[in-house]
Amino acid sequence: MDREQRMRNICATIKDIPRGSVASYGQIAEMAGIPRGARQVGYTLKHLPDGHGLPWYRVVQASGKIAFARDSLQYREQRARLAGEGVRVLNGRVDMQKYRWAPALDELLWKPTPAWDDD
DNA sequence: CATATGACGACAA
DNA sequence: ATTGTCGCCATAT
Repeated sequence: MDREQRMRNICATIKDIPRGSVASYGQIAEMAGIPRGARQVGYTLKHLPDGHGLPWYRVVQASGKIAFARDSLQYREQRARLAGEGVRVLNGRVDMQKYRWAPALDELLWKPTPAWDDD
């Protein structure tokens, strides 16, 4: 898998994070088919061209902590954007138990597929 | 080829 | 809860 492919997968995955939820760098990496690629996700996000339109602010550390320094502009913007869609950020972190993106669960709740009912 | 760098993560004190 | 260490891995120098 080359650089281009990785970047596309990462972006595609981030683009799918639903409003009101967040995902960790490692989670995105894994979902994008890049185990242990958390740092690659961070690298990709950092070097995205302006106007990419990706919901970058829905990506936080596995602990729920926002990756930017508390005094940075980026931190403030991320917090504001998350708050804007109902994601509570307390002391620089979101409650992962509550907001972590669980794709499989989303499907079950919003678009039940009989695929897993039996076999 | 050798080192340094990170929007990371898991774990031990 | 915090902090430090170490592992990880694509890029940059």
